[in-house]
Amino acid sequence: MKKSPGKRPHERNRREGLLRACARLFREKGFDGTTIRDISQAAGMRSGSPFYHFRTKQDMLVAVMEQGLSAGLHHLEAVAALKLAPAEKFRQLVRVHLGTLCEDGHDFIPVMLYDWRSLTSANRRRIIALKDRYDALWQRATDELQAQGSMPGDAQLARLFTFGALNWTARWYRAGGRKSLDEIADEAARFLLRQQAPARLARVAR
Amino acid sequence: MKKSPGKRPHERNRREGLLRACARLFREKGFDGTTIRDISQAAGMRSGSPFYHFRTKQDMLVAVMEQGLSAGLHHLEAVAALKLAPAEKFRQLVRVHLGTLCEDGHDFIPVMLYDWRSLTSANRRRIIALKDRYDALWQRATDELQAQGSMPGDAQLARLFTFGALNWTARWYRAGGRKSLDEIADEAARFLLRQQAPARLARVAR
DNA sequence: CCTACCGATCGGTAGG
DNA sequence: CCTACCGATCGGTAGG
Repeated sequence: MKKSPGKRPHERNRREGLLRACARLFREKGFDGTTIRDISQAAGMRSGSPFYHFRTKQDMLVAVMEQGLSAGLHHLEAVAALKLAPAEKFRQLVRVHLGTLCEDGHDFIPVMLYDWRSLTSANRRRIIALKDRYDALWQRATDELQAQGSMPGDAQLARLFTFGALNWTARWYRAGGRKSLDEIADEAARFLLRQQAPARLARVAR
Repeated sequence: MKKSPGKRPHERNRREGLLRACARLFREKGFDGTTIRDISQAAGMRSGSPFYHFRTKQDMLVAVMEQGLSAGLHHLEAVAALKLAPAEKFRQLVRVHLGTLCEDGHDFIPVMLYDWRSLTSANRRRIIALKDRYDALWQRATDELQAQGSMPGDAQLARLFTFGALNWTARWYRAGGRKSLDEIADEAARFLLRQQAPARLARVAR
């Protein structure tokens, strides 16, 4: 684990700002479509300066993905540890995940989703180690739902379909649109879950 | 509609081969990560020759997306026109869509999904016109399902979640894997649909 | 972190 | 469709 080494606080701040600029630009224009000069300008530096913080442009890409994944994982694991009914836990996982994809400034995970193919194969292996933990967490949540009959069919496919439905939001969600992120998270959970016979309860209630 | 103009058959063939090479390479390495020299070599030409068929590299990208969308639309509209129950029609639409995403040589639509941001805004408008028809077709299918209670919640969100679950397969599906594309299509339809009380029927049958 | 710079590569073109 | 080429831009570096 190459955390940023023992540097002065000022340098750490500068590095973080650089990384945010990378994340935003990579998401918007793609890794290959973003130049060092774009990044330098966005971070308020001259074109040679980013290389004081990162050895190569490829290193900036890995750093963005690693930071996004480990922050996301941290938040999700906090939710997963709560004592909640599976469906309620799922709902909260969905909300957190949508936050990491769509909330303002959260460009790190989308970069991972959309610029995966720009990683060298060595770096890909490094990121896969983190991604595996991400997948495993969701797989456990999915398995719990399946055990109580709230999700049908093959468990691994169910997780992949779920991921797809959620990750796709990064493509179409716009802040200030017809639905808030909270509403979208609720709808997504309802769409993905087989509710425990709510139709029958509703019928009885009338 | 700029179809390829009245050229000799040999030239049309050459152009088609070039487009297939573009689609495969753009999908694999991205538009910005693919060079004219990559494309030329894959098509068996020298580096200046693709420009005999296309004015710019950007034109190759639009042509790939346009061809993918209009071919996909053609297949989907054939299914949509069939007289079928909504759930069965949906199942078949899913299968066709997964084919355009995952079958061998079908790289055109994935390029549209993954290289959207490389389009100039003028070209984006051209492609959106086609994409709107694609979306409308799926929206009609979704609305029919919703009318009979097989899909819950907001109709537009239901379509977007469906698209996400399906489009994501282009990311993880590998030919020769644990499940065939037919099986995945069946599982996807089952996952996305609220079946008409199959659980109760199953219980009665025991 | 800036200045000044380099070699490589890129999309594209002229002329045949 | 090939040959030969060009101007621009790119990632990256040396030296301070």
